[in-house]
Amino acid sequence: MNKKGTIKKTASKKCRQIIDTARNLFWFHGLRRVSVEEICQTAGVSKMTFYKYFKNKIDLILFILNEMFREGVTRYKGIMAQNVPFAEKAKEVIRMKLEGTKDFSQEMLKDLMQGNIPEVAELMQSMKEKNYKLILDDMFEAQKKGEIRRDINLQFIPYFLNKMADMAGDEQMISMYESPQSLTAELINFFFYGILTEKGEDK
Amino acid sequence: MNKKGTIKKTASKKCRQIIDTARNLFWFHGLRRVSVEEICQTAGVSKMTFYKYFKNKIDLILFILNEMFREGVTRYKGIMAQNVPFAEKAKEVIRMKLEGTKDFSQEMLKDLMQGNIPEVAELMQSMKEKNYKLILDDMFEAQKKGEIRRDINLQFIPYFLNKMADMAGDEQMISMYESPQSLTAELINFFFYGILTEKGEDK
DNA sequence: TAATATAATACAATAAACGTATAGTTATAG
DNA sequence: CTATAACTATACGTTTATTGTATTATATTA
Repeated sequence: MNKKGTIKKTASKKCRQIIDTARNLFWFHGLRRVSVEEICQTAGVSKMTFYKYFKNKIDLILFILNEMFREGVTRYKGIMAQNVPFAEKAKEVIRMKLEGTKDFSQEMLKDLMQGNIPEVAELMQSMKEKNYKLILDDMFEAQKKGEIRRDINLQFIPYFLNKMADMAGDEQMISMYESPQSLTAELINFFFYGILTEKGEDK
Repeated sequence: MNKKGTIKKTASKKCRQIIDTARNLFWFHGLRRVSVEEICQTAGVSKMTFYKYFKNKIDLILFILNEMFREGVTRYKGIMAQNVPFAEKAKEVIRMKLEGTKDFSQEMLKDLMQGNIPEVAELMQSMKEKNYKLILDDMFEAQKKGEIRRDINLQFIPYFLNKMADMAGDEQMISMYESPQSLTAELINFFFYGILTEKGEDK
């Protein structure tokens, strides 16, 4: 342990195993249905090792979520740093957001959203806000450069991105399309061109 | 309750709700991860009502499995009673078997097979045997009529059908094909024609 | 109305999961 | 080699979840 009472969690092999195993189990079964013991057994790790690295299950969950969030931000920045037209970058970002949600099982989403675990709900909230600001800044730049309509309220964009992610995960919505990919495409096109044909480029 | 200490379980609406809800939950999360309380809550039914109709969770599971088995037999007999060429009926039966397995979640299969719950393991065993005999009889008839090679050991057929069902659920196998359907088709063709081109009809 | 089905709640009994203590076993760096 | 850290195994007390029942009350229905 260091001065702050935490441990460098990525240092050990076993710790990585715990994290990866848990990520998998949570992914498929959500948070509630997976116990610490199950994680340990599946990871082939003693319970003591678990509690060496994590205070408890929630601590582990928060760590995993933070990690995923960091990955997301990295990917986002990677895309935005590319030297390609704004519209292309934006498309990639949207695709990332939409398909990122699809990754989780329905169960995971439930456990994540329904404020059943306050710590998790808080973290999710703060992640959303940070994400929101990150995107807002980039949109501000893009608008200055004339890449986005002047008359649109910028705050609408990160807000709508989140809504889109919800839609991409909504069973009812998915069932209206022949594949999740075609729904993704629909949402992207809608985001850029609205519903009017004149503005559209493809088709 | 009747003389034997059981109840006609299909009589009541609520009971149906319990059964259907449980079937859904088990389907997605397997047996272990689903509790009686969760079933009741999801079904909108009081716990007392549950215990009126079922001794416990296992009792419910067994009932559901029996029901599914009965459905399977009915479907099987329905197919075999059709007045079409043997090969066609056989294809349909195989398709039914293969796609029936795919219905379950991986979790459900695990709980079903791994003899974690002895009663369930027993039931599964006895179902397999009954199924086995059922098919064997039909194959015997078919062989008498000259619809199946004389020199094949009939016992091999129901045995191999079960193996095929396993294969159709095997992740490794599935990943080798572009879709589960194409794997199904492959297995069916293999079953009828082996690997030699001369015997094959299509392609 | 009498009988039946169901709900709501509280409750004791049981089981599962949690988190810690202890002791012993690899690994590994000095 | 040895001291230290990483880890395992297991047992254990505690807490929480689940089970199954008892009781009382309320709709439904024959």
